[in-house]
Amino acid sequence: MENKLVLIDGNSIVNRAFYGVPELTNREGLHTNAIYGFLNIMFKVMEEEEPSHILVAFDQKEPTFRHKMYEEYKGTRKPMPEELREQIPVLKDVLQAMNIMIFSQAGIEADDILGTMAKKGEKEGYTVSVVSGDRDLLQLATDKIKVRIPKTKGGKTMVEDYYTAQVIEKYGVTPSQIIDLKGLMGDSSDNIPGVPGVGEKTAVKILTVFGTVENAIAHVEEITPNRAREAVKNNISLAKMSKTLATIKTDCRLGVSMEQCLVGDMYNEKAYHLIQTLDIKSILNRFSDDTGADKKIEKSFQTITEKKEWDNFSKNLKKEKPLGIKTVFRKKSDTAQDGNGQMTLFMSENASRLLGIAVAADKENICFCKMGKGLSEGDVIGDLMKLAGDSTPLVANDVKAQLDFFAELDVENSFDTNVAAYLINPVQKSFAEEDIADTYAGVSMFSYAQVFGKALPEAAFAEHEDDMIRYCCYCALVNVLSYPSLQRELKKMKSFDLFHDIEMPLVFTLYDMEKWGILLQREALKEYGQRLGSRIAELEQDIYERAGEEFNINSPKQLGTILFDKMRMPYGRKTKTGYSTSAEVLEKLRFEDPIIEMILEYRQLAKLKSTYADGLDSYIDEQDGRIHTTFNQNITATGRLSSTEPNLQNIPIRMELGREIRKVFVPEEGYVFLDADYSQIELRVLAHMSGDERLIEAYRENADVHRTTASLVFHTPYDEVTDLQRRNAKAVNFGIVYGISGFGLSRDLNITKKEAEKYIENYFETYPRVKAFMDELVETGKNKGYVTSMFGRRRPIPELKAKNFMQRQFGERIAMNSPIQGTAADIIKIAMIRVNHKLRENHYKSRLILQIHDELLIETAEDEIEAVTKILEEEMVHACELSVPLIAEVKRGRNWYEAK
DNA sequence: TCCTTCACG
DNA sequence: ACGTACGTGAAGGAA
Repeated sequence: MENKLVLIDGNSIVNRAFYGVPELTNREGLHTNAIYGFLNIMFKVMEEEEPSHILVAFDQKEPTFRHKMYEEYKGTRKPMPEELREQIPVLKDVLQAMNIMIFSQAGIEADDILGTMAKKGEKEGYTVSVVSGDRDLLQLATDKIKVRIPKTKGGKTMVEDYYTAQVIEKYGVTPSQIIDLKGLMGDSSDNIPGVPGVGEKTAVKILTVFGTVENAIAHVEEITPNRAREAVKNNISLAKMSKTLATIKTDCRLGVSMEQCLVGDMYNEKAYHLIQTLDIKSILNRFSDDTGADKKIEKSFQTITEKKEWDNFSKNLKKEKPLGIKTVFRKKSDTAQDGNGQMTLFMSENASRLLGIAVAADKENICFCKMGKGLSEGDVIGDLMKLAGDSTPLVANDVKAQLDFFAELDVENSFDTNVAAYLINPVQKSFAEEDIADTYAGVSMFSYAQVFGKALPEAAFAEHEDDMIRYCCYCALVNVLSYPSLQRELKKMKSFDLFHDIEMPLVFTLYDMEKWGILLQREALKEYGQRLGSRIAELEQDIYERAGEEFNINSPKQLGTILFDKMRMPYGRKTKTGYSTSAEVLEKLRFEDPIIEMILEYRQLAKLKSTYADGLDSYIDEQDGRIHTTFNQNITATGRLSSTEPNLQNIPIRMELGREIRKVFVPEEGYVFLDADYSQIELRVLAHMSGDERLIEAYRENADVHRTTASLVFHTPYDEVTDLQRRNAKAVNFGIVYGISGFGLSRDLNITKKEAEKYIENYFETYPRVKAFMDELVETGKNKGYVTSMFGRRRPIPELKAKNFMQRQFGERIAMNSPIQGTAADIIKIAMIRVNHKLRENHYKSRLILQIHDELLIETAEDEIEAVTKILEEEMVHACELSVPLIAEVKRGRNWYEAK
């Protein structure tokens, strides 16, 4: 058998993988994207090469000669992000378990190990492949040594191969001249400076004439373009150093033999179990023998365009089995960009239109129904709804997005894989089919962006119909296959009730809320914007006058230059990119110059105009004059909702001028707003969860808790508490909920850290069970790796295991805050569902339209005010029985300003 | 795309 | 000695 040696540049490939693969974590919160990417590349190479020998080289930690040179040149190197660092030992464990030789040696860089081994292999008659993301390695290429550079193009790994000829073809220089090339042009990704002003073109030209850097320097006067000659002349030592930096050694004495690199048993028990903990099924699948399954799956995809075909397909679907679905549709009067960046308007049909739907029962029965002359929405959806039932749901990713077509879906006949995956690990970024395929369905599928980029589904469908159909079939399959494992996992972690009783019903509540939207007085909004606009223009002129020049006030950089360099105001240091010009810094400069006041006002108004006045206007629906926000159920780590396009959860209220904008949010004719607010829900949750008698007592007596706290913490009779004391106590209460730190509190209250720490100490003496509760949370967080809310909502906290002190401390604050914030989020979700149900089942005209974390806004028919007020109070107060009363305050108004 | 700033709970 | 209060989203500038 031929001897074949594969050499892998461990650090470089792992880096590529980390930055090329989107965030991925296992259920314990360990990041796995770099491991995943690395293994994928390695497997691909191994399948192609079938090597007899393999070695993965890593750098040792100690800086080597070249690193030292570099550090002298440019200071310190960028530290490796923690998310990557934590993956490296795990990856090494996996490789070790697979009997793959890992090698590193003190004082020798990975590059040099690769270089030395490559030459050694070549000499001994091996066919050699060097795998690296680093083009420096191209210098090693010969006719026997192939340098392979993997490219993660949108998730698919392509490998570029270089022998001598390919290097010459691509770079115009021989492999041995690569070091001269880098010496002249440098390499920013590798932090090699090169000669300033010399790029690739010039460098190649010089090398074609002179061959090497040394020769070019020896004949420096003969270098032809004048600019290049001067550049080289002035940077001779830099060029030499750069070349040294780029040169890979091929003659190191290494403590590793060829025999040690022999490929052994990779697919063994030990490796299997290790990889199991990574929650990456597609890799795990390599260990069980069904490789090539994907091709088998794809054979079963069939496209259906006729009713008859559908009848044929659907008659085989069993009522006893769940079905995975995936829809592709065109949104109503949506806009999209065409290839030229022009906006094209898909003209208004009033409803969204279904273009197609994929249905999957299992790996053998998958179809895509293409809507058209032969097949109508009603045909397919009607049949599917007949098949959907309690233990045989329709399984979709993002059920809320299906409800325009599947109006009859409800809690009992649907399952949302997106929401389920979010509950299992809320810290993940995305929960689409492609994100859960590996872990929960055991299917590996390509990502949407990989094939269609940023194109809207309807555009992708029009242009790449076959690919889109394939994609949808995969999604439907992933949905139906992940259903049992998601359900099992939710039950195992005791979050199934939360899923079934709160999150799934909430899907339908949120859909209703989004559908209703909120009405805006467009004219009034416009006037408000104009009012801001003219004042902004005035301020602009005043600011330019004071500054003595015109500049972009919105640019923190330019503003910083004006204030701190030109006007010499005292040192506002901060931030990594320059001076901080935040309001907090500016406040302190208030008395330095009147310009500060102007800037602060300008900032405030500019924000109001761009984000709110102009920003909101662009979201008003032409058809109904209302804004339909999106409530996201899978974003926050704590269980709160978020609101986007636009965000209606951060409409101004704290400052009067901003607050004014709420006057343009109005109920429709014949309706009023009822706005209900939980009073201090998080502190009440804390009282309940901690079981602290004093805190509970305070709430039971309906006391002013901030005052009570002040009285106890500052040893002052309740009635003699000063305003300042109360304000401080309030800040402490807030701090406790956030996971208190002396520093944070001191900054908030403008007191010393010492004093702040004293406050906290007093607080914990006053409420000892709160202290015990917090300690407990951190402890369980450390032991279990996660904390939970009262309703079983889980938040993993890998930060608690971090080596970095600050990150660990952050983890502790998260451990203290998340159960409280999460429980409060659970409670208001329950209230929302119940309020919405009551309103619907009794056919009220009133409707729930907004949630702002501890507040619900209802557009209430005038003749229903009393009834709805009662429902709101009732459902909010009794959403959950705590050992302290929950209080909801309901207010009424003709606009949102009045109702608060 | 990342960073800063600032709007909310 | 470090450098932090918890949770979000949008706009604008810089790169």
